[in-house]
Amino acid sequence: MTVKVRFAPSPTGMLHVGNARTALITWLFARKSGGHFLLRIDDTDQERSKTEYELAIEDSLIWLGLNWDEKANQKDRLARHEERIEKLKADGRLYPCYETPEELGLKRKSQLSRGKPPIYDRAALELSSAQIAKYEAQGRSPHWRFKLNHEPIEWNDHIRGEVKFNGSDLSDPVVIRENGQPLYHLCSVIDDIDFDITHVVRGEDHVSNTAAHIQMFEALGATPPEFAHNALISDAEGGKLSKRLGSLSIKDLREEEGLEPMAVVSLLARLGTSDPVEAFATLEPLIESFDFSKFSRASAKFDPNEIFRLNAKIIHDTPFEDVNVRMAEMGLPDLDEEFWEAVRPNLERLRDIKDWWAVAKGPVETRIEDPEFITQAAALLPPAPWSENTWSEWTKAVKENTGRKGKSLFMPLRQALTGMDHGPELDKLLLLIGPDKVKERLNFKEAA
RNA sequence: GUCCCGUUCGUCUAGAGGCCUAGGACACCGCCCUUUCACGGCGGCAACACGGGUUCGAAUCCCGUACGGGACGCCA
Repeated sequence: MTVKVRFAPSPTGMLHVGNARTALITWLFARKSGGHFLLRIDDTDQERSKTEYELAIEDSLIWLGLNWDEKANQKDRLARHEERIEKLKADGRLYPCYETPEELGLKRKSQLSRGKPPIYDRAALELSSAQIAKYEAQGRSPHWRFKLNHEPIEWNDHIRGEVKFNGSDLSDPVVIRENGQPLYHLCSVIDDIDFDITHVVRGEDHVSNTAAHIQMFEALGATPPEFAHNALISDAEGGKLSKRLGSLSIKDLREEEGLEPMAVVSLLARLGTSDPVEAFATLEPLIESFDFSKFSRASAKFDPNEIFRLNAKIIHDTPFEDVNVRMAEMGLPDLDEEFWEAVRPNLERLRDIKDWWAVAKGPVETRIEDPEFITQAAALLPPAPWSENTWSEWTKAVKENTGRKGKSLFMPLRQALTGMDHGPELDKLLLLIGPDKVKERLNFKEAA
């Protein structure tokens, strides 16, 4: 049996880290098992779904390196959904209800205050034909619920193990709105059947939905697929992620933070697993090591700082040819391999290279705390042309003439040359700055 | 409120009754290397939520408590 999975985002917002993690897990499973990955846009909610979000989600997935073998939009499948709905109505698994949203809200409130679970009381099943006729005469259209069998529902979850529910613990889900629009639960199940989905991978927030869905699969004459529900991730305080890190969309990590996709992927793929979180340059090793059994059932804390750490590691291992084009895009077309090699170890984010470019090429606010020493040092600068040995020749001469060594020798020179007290190795940086700028920064006046 | 799930070093976790004076990774600290940073090498700190029980023996099994998460939409 060929594995076929789907990632089914609703285009009502940007892809954020939680969704992206589910997408990644689904994708890794597909690739590991040689399966098929379907991107299914769950856009049945016509009011909230927007094409711009759909495009943004696709953009984010592509950026992360998660390609899909097939794409489908639920809104294009309305006719098919209606067709299956007719069958369920004919079978008596769907029943019409006439409560207004307000009435339902009141019912829930009352149940809650009596210490009872807010499960639909199935009052609509008791409606006489006279009452129904009366509602219809008032111009009310029904919404429809799926009638759950009150029996045990069990499945063996790839992450959670044996999961058991009782149909009576669940509310009959509304599957068709008053306006006739079919809702998520049924559409999702119908599509999973029609697209031959073998494994449904999704977040833990769908666990109780799955119980209802299993009965829908059966009601539609299909064998339910297998399920894997990944634990949600929480923020550093263990709180709800969406609230505190709601702004943490993949788009922001890319555009606002300037992070590398593999830094994000490296964290999301391993967080909450028994494999160590490491910086990976490609998805291959993550595919290779993927296994549902490595995922914990407990929710893991997501710390954005981890991504920055991974990002730095990834940058430090990135060869020039992989960033060459991006340098031009960043407005640094003249930046060459020599510069990249010298500065790379000091970068946390790629965009930081702009700062070092400015240090090497631009005007710099130098820091000279001991002008006398700097003047002495400047006078000892070796004549051009300079080589990679110039730095050590120069500092050796300065050391002999001034008696300074160690930090008191090097730090003032670094500060005078770069205005910073940390940075790339000075033997390389000296050459990148070049004799003219070096002299200028050291306030060196050529003897007439 | 009801149902479901979870709780092992700061973090992610290993652990399915004796192999655990609880292992690894990351972070942190120290030393070495490097005349900065980073990398690398070596070493160190550091945890079984709490209370009962079962057992010769419990991180592991049972019960309870606490805390956390999820679900309970004419959203997905």
